[in-house]
Amino acid sequence: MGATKTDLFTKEQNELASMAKAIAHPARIAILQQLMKLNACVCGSLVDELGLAQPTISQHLKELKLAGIIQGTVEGTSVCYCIDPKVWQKYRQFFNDFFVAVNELAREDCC
Amino acid sequence: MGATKTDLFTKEQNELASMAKAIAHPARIAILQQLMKLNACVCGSLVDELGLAQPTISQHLKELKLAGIIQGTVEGTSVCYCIDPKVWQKYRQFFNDFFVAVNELAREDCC
DNA sequence: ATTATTAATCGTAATATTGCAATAAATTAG
DNA sequence: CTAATTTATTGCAATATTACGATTAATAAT
Repeated sequence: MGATKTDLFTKEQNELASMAKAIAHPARIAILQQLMKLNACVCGSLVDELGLAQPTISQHLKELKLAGIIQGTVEGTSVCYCIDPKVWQKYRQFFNDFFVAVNELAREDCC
Repeated sequence: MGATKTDLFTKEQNELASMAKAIAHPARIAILQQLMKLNACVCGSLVDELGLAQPTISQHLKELKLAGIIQGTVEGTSVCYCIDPKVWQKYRQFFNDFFVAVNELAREDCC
C-alpha cells in the first residue's frame, strides 16, 4: 500500500488528478507565474527568484516538463523554459469542465 | 527536508497549491463527480461505488471536508455528504484566474 | 439492554514527495 | 585543452500520502 490504485479509476479521473498534482506545489505555481509574467522564455534566473536550492528547482522544472506544461530548450550554457500554450489550454479546459458542472445545478435545498 | 517550504511563497500561491492538492487524487475526483452526478446529498453508497476500503474513503472524505469542498451532516446511522457550492465557486474562480493569464498573451515566437 | 449498521479513528506498512549537498554533464570562453 | 558557467543527476534524509485491518463511536432497531 501507499501507492494510488489508479486501476480503480477512469483514464480521465487519473489524468485530471495527475494534472492537479502537477500544480499542487507552491514552487511550481511560482515558477509558472514567473513564466507567465515575463511572457517569454526564462533562461536561468528562476533559481535567484525563488528561495530554493538549484537542484530542488531543477526537479520541479523536470516535473512540469514531464507534465508537458513547460518546454525547455538549450541555449548555450543555460536552458530556456517557457509555457506550452497548447497544453496550458488543455489544462484550462479540463479544470473548467470539471468545475462548471455544479454551477449549472444550484441546489440550495441540500443537507 | 521532505516538507514543503511554505514560508517562501505567497499566501495565494500556497492556497492555490493546497486547492490543487485537494483534488490531486483520482478517488477524490471520483467522489466529487459522484456528488455532482447525483446532485444531492449522498448517504453511504460511496464505499460501494469506488473499489476502496471504507477507512480509505473516509480519509479522502475527511480531506475534502478539511479543504471545505464538501459538507457532511449526520443523518441517522449514516452521514450525508454534498458539495459546498460557495467553496466550489471559489475553486472554479481560482483555477480559472490562474489559467486565463496565458491565454491573453499568445506568444508563438518563443523557444 | 442487545444487536445491527454505518462512519470515524488508530496504528501501521508501503510508497511518494520534497529538499539539498555533492557530483556529473554540457557548453562557452580564453 | 583548461577553466568557468549553468543545469541535470545521484544519493540520501525527512516528511507526507495512500491504503487498510482492527477497533471504536454513534445511532437505530428489536
